Amino acid sequence: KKALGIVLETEGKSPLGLRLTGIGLSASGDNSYFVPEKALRENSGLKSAVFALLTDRETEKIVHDGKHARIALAREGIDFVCDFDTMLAAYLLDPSKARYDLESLIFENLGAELRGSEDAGRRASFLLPLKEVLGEKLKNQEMERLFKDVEMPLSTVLADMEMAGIRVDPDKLQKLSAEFGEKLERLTGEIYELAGMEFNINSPKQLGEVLFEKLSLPVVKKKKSGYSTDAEVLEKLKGAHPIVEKILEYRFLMKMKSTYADGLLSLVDRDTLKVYSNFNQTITATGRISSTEPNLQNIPVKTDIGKKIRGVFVAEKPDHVLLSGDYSQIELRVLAHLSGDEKLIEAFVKGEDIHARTASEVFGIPQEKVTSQLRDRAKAVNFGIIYGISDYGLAQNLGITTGEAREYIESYLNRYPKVRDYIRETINRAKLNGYVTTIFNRRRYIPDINSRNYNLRSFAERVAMNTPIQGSAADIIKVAMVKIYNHFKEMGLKAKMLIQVHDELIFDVPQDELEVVKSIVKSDMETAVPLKVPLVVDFKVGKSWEEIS
DNA sequence: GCATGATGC
DNA sequence: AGCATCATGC
Repeated sequence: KKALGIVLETEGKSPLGLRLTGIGLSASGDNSYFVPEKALRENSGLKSAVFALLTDRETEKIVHDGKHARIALAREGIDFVCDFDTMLAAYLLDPSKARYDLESLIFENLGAELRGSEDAGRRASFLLPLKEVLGEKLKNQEMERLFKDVEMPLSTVLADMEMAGIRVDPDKLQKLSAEFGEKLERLTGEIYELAGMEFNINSPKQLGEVLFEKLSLPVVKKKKSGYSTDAEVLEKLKGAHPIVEKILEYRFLMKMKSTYADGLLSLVDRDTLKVYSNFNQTITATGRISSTEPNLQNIPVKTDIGKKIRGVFVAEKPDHVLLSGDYSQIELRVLAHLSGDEKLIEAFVKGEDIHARTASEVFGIPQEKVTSQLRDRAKAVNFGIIYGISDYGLAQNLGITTGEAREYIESYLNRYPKVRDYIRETINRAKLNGYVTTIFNRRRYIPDINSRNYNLRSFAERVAMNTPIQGSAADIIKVAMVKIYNHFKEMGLKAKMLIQVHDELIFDVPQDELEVVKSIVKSDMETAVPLKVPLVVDFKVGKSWEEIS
């Protein structure tokens, strides 16, 4: 198979404004070429020859950032799928790097320094040797399957999600913005009145001076640069002065208005009435996907007012609906699988309420006698285990002493002994190898794991515990996404994957496809990766994201 | 550019 | 307490 390095020159914003301005090409044992967009436009023979090459199945296409290339070429009517993405390869080899630009990879792996002025043809000429180096490393580190079967095909899925976009109702957003604005104006006046002065409520510095100097409220927590005024502090001060509740409400509404109502409005495309998020595949150290402009992975859900924001995200057409499928307790199930703990596995096999079961174990009472307060505490312990438990963190979270927290943790680890073994082995492996791995052999280096600095080392140990769990959950949903995408394509369905929120997938589905789509999504998500416990997926259907939350 | 504080899983 | 992004102030 003949290999071809491809570097696209583009301008504009992805995906709607993205425009191809030129193509750099380089084949093995051949010169490299740069084809300006003008030449493609004016020479139809050249254009069809180049475009034929880009879709030739007998050519191994090597690209840096294939998702971007797929989006840029989609505008030209080309269904572009590359065979080797050097950006994704570099990410798997070290997911903690800040950047994965081609120039740095060429310098680090080939020792060549590119000048800024060099054209796309010259850059393309480095892709083949770079692919050889990165491909060899992936093979040596047993990440070939993760690369070829998961990350490479996933970039195509993410490209299509980005191009699909999500329909929003701008009028509804505008009304929410106005509603939040009016409430904020009212609150601002009330806060000035209660403070006895006007100040910038958005400035933590000025707010700290008002609360802790002018009003003499007790200082609960300090920051490097002064008083802390975060929600945790304000919650504790609630009874001390009526201004505190007003400030909490102000902060909440300000967040809703600036980030969600106004922030989202500024990103709505006026022609399509959609937002086009960027789903980034090379940002997180654990293997999760991230989302920006807008971030669709932190849209509010906990409060009623927050949920109204979700109400502006709607199905694309009148005869379409939104479908969500979310994994139930995926991270705890991954922990059950990785640790092999019989009691944890049994709880999931029997379909028990996992937090109630944990409460029953940790506090030594029958499950029927678990109060909601004890269940909440057990839930915090479960989260703590996933985050890499520390007595300090659990104590902080539950408002108990570190001694009590230590007792909870000990009790948990005594009841789930293989979890204790698993944690110990994982940290030991990290100390020995310098990295930890996921179910699919995704790797994360943990340089501080042998540090003599207690804080650095402890943090590294928590990272070592959390990464295999969070990262394996990321592996699983990524596999499911690729499977679902392929099944939709094979069956010629119009349904489209729109959003991924770590343990949840959201689809736009024509009404008449709903049942078949639901059954595909269910089986692909639940059987994505066989674990020692069942994977359970819950579904919701509605006209807006609010209705399926 | 960094710190703070909000949101999500 | 693990992983993120965004708005704001300074």
